[in-house]
Amino acid sequence: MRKPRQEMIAETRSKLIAAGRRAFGTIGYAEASMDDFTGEAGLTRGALYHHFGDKRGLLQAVIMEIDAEMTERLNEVSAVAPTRWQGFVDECSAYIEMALEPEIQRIMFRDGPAVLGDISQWQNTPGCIAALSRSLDRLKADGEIIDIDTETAARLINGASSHMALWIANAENPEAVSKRAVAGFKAMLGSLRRQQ
Amino acid sequence: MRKPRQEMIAETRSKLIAAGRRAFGTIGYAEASMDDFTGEAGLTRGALYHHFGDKRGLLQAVIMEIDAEMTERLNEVSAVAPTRWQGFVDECSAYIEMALEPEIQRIMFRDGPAVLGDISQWQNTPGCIAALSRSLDRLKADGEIIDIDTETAARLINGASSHMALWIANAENPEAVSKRAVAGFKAMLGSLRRQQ
DNA sequence: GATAATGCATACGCCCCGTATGTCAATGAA
DNA sequence: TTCATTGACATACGGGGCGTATGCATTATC
Repeated sequence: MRKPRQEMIAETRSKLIAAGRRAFGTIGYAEASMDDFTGEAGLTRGALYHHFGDKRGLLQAVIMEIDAEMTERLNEVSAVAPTRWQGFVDECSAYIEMALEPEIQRIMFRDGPAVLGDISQWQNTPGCIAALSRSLDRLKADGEIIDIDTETAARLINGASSHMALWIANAENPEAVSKRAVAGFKAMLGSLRRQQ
Repeated sequence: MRKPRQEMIAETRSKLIAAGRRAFGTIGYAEASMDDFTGEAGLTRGALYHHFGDKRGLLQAVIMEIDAEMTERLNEVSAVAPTRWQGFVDECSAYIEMALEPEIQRIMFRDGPAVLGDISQWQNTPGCIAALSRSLDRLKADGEIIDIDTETAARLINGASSHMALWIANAENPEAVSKRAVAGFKAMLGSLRRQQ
C-alpha cells in the first residue's frame, strides 16, 4: 500500500460517478435511489454528499464526463473525413447516433436538462456544442456555408438532432422513422451550404 | 342548485388541473407537493388520485390543456397572415415566443418530456406539431418550399425552436441572444424556401 | 506524538408518495 | 318514499428517500 489516499479518494469519486451514471442511464434520475446505487458501489450516501454535495451535484459530474466523451468522439469523426463539409455532415450524423444511445439520451437530453436546467450554457458552452461550432467556423471561413451565426447554427443543429433522436427512439418502428428523419435532417444541412 | 353533480365533478377536475398547472409551471413538477397544491385548491390528494390516477396523470392532463391553447394560438396567427409563407414564418415566431413563457417552457419543454417521455407522439401527434405540419403541407402544395418530408420538417423546427427558446431564456442577456437566435432561425427557415 | 483535518459511515427526522379504508351524497329501482 | 348501490372524495397508515447532524478512523501538520 504505497500511494493510497489521493488515489483512494479518486477511486471513490469515480466509483460514485460510475454507479450514478449506470443508475441514471437506466432507470433514470428520479427513480434512482442514492442508497441503492451507492450501496452497489460498496459505499454509502455519506461519500456522495461529501464529494458532490447532493444528488444533483453527482448528476452534474456524470454529465461532464459524458460530455467529454461525446466531444472526443465528435473530434475523431471530423478528423478522419476527406473534406470539411463531409466532416461536418459526419459529425452531425454521429451526434444523432449518440443521441440514440439510451444512456446518452436519458441523461443528456431528458433528465439532465430537466433537473439542472439548460446544460448547454454551463461553463463556457460544453464540449459537444463547441465542437459543432468549431466545424461551422471553419466551413464559414472556407466560404462553404451561407452567412449565419455559427453558434446559433450549432445550437439549431443541436436542438434539431436531439429531437430527431427522441422521435426515432420512441417511434413504433424506429427504422422507418430513422430514414425519414435522417433524410430530412440532411436536407436541412444541405440548405445551409452555399450553392456552388 | 339544479344541475350539480356532473358540474361539481367537472369543477373539481378543472380546479385540480389549474392548481397543478400553477405549481408545475412555477416551482416545477418534482418540487410540487401534491398535498400542497391540492390543499390550495381546497381539496386533497384523494381527489387527485380519483380523477387522474397519480401525479403523472395530472401532468398529462395539464399538458393536454396547454397544448390545446398553443394550437389555438398558432392557428390564429397563421389565419391572419397575408400570405402562406408569411403565415408560416409568423407561426414559427409565435412558437418561439410561446416557448419563452416560463410556464410553457417549464411544463412543455422541460418537465413534461422528462417525466412522460416524448410528448410529441402521444395520441396522433399533438396539436401544436400538427399545426406546423399542416402549414408546411400547404406550402409544399403551393411549391413554395423545397422537397422535404413535412412532418420531419415540422419536428426539426419544433426542436430548433424549443432549443432557441431555452437558449434565450437562460442567457445572461436575453435580448442580445434573442436577436442572434431569431436571425439565425429565420435564416434556416429561408433556406427551406424554394429560390424563386 | 499530540492535534487538527479530512474521508466516509451511521443515525435521526421529515416529507412525500401510494394504497387501503372510510364517509357521505346522489342516483335508480321497487 | 325507501333503500341499496355507486361514485366522489377525505382520512389513515405505512414505506421509502432525502438532507443533516453526528461519530469514527485515518492521514496530514507541527
